[in-house]
Amino acid sequence: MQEQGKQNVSSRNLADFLGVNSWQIRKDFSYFGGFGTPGLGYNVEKLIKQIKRILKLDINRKAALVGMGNLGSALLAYPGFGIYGLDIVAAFDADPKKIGRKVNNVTVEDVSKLWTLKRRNINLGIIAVPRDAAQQTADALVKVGVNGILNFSPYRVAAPKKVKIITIDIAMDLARLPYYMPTG
Amino acid sequence: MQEQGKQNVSSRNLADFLGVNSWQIRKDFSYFGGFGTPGLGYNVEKLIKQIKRILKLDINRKAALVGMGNLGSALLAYPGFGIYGLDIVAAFDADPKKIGRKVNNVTVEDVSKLWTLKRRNINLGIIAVPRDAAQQTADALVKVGVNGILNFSPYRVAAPKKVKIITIDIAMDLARLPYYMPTG
DNA sequence: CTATGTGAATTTATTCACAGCA
DNA sequence: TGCTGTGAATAAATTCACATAG
Repeated sequence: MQEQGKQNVSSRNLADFLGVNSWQIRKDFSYFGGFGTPGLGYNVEKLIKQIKRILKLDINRKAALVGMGNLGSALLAYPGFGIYGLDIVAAFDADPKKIGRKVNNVTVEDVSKLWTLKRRNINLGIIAVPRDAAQQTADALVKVGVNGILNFSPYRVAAPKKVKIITIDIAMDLARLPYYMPTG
Repeated sequence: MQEQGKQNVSSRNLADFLGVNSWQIRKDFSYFGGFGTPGLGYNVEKLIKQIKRILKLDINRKAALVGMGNLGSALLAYPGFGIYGLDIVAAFDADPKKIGRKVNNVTVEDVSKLWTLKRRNINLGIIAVPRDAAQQTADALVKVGVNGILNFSPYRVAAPKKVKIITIDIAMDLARLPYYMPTG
């Protein structure tokens, strides 16, 4: 809506867009303090700021990607991390053939250089390595002090409780579809 | 647990593994009929069958992938769709250089051949094309009769209500992490 | 007249506690 | 003794209805 130059948006607008009721929108927002204007709705720019604050996306974060296979390459080229305050600023791989390649202004480094993350102030890690290398990659990321790991490997990696892990199992996402489909 | 040869599993076991309480497990299962044995727990094989039935993953489904860029290639090579009864049996791209390539026993076809899906009984579509081509790909998939679309492009594609769409925004997944991280 | 914000009512989900089966 | 399944109790989320602000 901001891209479309809209100044204000009502709870009804948002509700229709998301497929929920308008009072759900208003009630949810109200838990974080009223940031709307009766008769007008919500100021789009202000609303975006508030939601970013609530979701803690108002400070920029640097992320390191490990694994430059197809998935890793796709992630590095993926547009749209920026609007969430996220920036993939480093990429690593174990394959010498891939090291030195430059994608999206990021040069692929040898995975043995992972220790440099600490001094580079990078505290988000993305795992895009094969299943067998997932746990050791997680261990290495934890060792250099990341606080959060996004795991794309189909393996449930373990880490200390202080490190938040989110695992994306692409197969499981696809598996959600049959539930809504006719039996045919 | 099946891989580990375990015969039975208790609600407590499952709860610990998932980080929830044992009574949540039991209550949830109970809504679909009791399939445990007091004193023993749940038979692993039977439990898997029941969950597959509940989630409608007990019939095999064929999926077609559109877009053989990095993400598409990663998806086609991704292991583990099988356990959910899903099989990517066709892949399409618009780039002549990619057509004819064979990955994971699937030969990449020209996207103009998408119309063949109907007679091939494929009713799941996966969109892994650039943002600008997402909607037209969705339209084409709907036209050939798919009932479900998994959309990996960072664009909210529209389709008739009878077609279920699940959009995976990888940036949004990564954006979930900062919430759990210290402000530092 | 339009649209927010919120108490109150309602519905839904979670937690507890324990009877009963293997 | 170990563990399920489930009514009852508790807690939480959703929905309603409307006073109130622009």
